[in-house]
Amino acid sequence: MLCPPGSPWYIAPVSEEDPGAPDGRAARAERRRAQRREAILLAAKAVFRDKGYHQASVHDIIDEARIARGTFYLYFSGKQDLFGELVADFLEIVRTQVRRIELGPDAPPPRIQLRDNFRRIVTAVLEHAAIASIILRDSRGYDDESRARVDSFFGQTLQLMRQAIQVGQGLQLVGPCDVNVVSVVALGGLRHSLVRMLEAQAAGPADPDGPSFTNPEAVADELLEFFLRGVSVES
Amino acid sequence: MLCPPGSPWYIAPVSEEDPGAPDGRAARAERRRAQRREAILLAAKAVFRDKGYHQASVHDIIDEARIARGTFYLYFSGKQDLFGELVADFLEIVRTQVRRIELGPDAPPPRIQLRDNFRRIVTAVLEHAAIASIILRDSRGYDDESRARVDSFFGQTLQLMRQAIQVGQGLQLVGPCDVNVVSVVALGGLRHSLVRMLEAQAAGPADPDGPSFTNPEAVADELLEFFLRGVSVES
Amino acid sequence: MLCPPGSPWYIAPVSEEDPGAPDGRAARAERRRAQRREAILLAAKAVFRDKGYHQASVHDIIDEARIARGTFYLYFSGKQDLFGELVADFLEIVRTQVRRIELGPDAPPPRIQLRDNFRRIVTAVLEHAAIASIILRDSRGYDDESRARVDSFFGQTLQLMRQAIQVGQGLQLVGPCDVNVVSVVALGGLRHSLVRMLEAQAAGPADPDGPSFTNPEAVADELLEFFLRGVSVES
Amino acid sequence: MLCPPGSPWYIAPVSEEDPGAPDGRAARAERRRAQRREAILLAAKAVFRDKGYHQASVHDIIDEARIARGTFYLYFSGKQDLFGELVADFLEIVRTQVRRIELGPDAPPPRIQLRDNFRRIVTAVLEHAAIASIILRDSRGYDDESRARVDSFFGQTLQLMRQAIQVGQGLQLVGPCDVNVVSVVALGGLRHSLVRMLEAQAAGPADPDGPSFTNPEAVADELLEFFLRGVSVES
DNA sequence: CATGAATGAGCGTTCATTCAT
DNA sequence: GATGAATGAACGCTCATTCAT
Repeated sequence: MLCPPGSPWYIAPVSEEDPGAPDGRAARAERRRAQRREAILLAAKAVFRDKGYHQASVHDIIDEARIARGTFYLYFSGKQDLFGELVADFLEIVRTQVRRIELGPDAPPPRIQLRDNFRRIVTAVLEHAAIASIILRDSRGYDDESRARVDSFFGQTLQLMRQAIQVGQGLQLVGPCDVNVVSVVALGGLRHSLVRMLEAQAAGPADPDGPSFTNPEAVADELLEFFLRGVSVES
Repeated sequence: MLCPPGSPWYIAPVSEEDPGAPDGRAARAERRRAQRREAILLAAKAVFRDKGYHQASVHDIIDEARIARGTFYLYFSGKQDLFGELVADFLEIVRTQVRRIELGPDAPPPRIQLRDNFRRIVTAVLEHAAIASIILRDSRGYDDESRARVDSFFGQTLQLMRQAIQVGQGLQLVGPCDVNVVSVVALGGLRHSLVRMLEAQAAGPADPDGPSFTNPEAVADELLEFFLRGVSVES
Repeated sequence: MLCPPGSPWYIAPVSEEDPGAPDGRAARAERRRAQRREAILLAAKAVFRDKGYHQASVHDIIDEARIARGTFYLYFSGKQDLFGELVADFLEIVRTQVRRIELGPDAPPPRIQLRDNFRRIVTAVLEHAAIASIILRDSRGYDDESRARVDSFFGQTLQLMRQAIQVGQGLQLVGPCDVNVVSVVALGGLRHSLVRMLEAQAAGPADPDGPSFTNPEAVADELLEFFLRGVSVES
Repeated sequence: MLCPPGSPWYIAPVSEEDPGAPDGRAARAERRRAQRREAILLAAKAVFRDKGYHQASVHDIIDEARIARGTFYLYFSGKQDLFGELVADFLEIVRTQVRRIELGPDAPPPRIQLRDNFRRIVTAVLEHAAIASIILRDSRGYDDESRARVDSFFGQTLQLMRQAIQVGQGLQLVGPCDVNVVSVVALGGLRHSLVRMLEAQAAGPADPDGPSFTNPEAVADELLEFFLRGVSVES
């Protein structure tokens, strides 16, 4: 007598690929594998956060992850590969926080959209503090591949900034300026604010500058205000 | 047979202190020593520029300087020490470019003084491109000592920025804002503009963004304008 | 006042290359360097002899040579490099033992010249037993470079054999035969005799086959006789 | 419904020892086991042929055999063990090709028997080219166990050669010579001819030396002729 | 002083083998 | 029986630093 699928007594028909048994041994193995991988990435993030890219050795990572030397190489082809993955993941996360500014009649005012972009970026960065600290602080101290990735990321972000300014100029919201320079300045300002916020988060309530950098939304708003109006008294 | 002082064959009498012969053997040795030291620093700068801090090895430096391995350690206690000195020199140079804003009746308008500070900084950085590239791009990828030095430098610079803003607020030139945030943003913006200018200088006339970053004074002016007024159309 | 050369007070004239002071510091350093290099080669030979190419590790060699890990790499770029040198040296030594057969009226009979070639080869191989053991026994168990070198050597040697046979045929001293086959057989026979002699030399007087392989010249003569007449009773 | 023993559908009753059902489940398992074993040996041969003993890794073998890592160790205790088996199999095959020279009145002439021995050996070696290439070329580049086996094989073969020569001498067919030397030379010559034939077989019709080594029987005959008469013109 | 040969701790990586599933 | 993830000893090699000359 055959038991129906779903019954605990059901015996799945033997097949090469066995797509009908998603909870089978293979699937569990797959899950375990993914978990292990995540555990290594987690350990590596902690090590990179504490020591930086160059000071961190594979030895440190496997110690932190409590695995054998060889195990590391089952999951990653080397330190570069692992770091490259962390970088790619992080950059992708940040990239997806940026929404294109909508100009339709039903869309929120551009200023609000811009502010929300800032807010989302700040929040995302703070949520991935370990890897963000490294990437935002040191743009170049990596292997060639990771450097290229980071450079490319900042290049694209810069491009977005430039476009935003040019659109603003078209809408008569932004005055005449050197787009190249202003976009670089703005990106640099944003970047350092993020670094500072990461430090504030790490320092906890004992931050010497008080609560300035502990409220992500407030910083985002202050940033936007500064970019739009500068520091001069309103005329 | 004794040769007179000044002759290349002159042999200075041995003495413990030799205060009476300031141009004698000791002084010449001192001068030679200083020259040698400078030569090593020069070679090291070139190597660091080409390879970055971590990729540069002592081997590269002594090759560039055409000295023996051991000689290097007669002048520096190691790669860290040498790099620390380069960092300190550079930071000192930049620091001296910043003049306090004078408020007397005969002083130029604060805005002009500020602009001149920017201009001087930009010029100084471009003149020390090799070491500036490393320090401005990567704040952390060094040994502990150099990191501390760089951190301290940026901390002091930030303090200067803060003071400037607060003074401006006292003079009713600067509107209300979070001083901590604005100073960080401004410093970050300045820093990245400098990085971009260094790249433009290295790229030469083939720079993809055109002449935006090739004229130090123009960039300094644009920076100041942006800091003061932001990008909004003037109201 | 100048002191004569040889005096402990003699000051050698300064010169860039100093070719007039062959016993100077540089020359002594050079000699020491060469000695050290030889010592490492010697140690390596012993290790290769005892363990074979693949079983021998750099660790074994530096242990045998009583040097530090790094020192090894001052003299050789790696295990392959060192082994390649041993191989090249050995092959060159063997190559130079082979003299072209002279046919002039004053030249010794070809058979004698051939015998002397054999004798010289045998002697040379026995003098370099360590490396010869490896190369003669295993033609292929190396890295690509060394394999190519050894293959090329045997190829050239084979070519010499072929030519010798063809010359002999032209002189009516050698009968009709497949030159390709006979040269390969002869080379193989010679090679294995050499291996056997190396073993006899290593075994010392306790050799199970008695004195057959202990007298190089006798073996060379026996070889020649066999190559010329085979084992058949003379007809 | 039960099928009778012998039927492919027969299912043997389960029992601890099952001595009465030699074709039952245990036997099938045994057969499967043997097949699996053979498959691994086959895969290993291909890998050893392509990469040589040292370059071949267990990883390569299990990849080629399409089995899991652990499975390999169910059948062999390691790479050495597997290789040892290949060696033993090959040596046994070659050994059985050699027939004792019969001297009875009805036996073929000794020369013909000798020739046939050569022919059989050549044929067998060419049929097992993969493993033969490794064993014939490199007598020593293995682990201790395999080396001992190969050494022992060549020792025994040498002994056969010696006996054959001594028998020939007793029959007045072979002249006086140093049996030890001549047997070594002959074995070495044979061995290298075999290596050369393996190369010719691998090279296919594009062999640089033409057809000399492509006809096994011709080579065997040429070998015999050379061993018996040498290269001298017949006197 | 200047030299550069020598050092050895440390690196990233491989791979034969084991064992829980 | 079959699996393949996990293991860790061992590898070849680098490089900042020391020290006898």
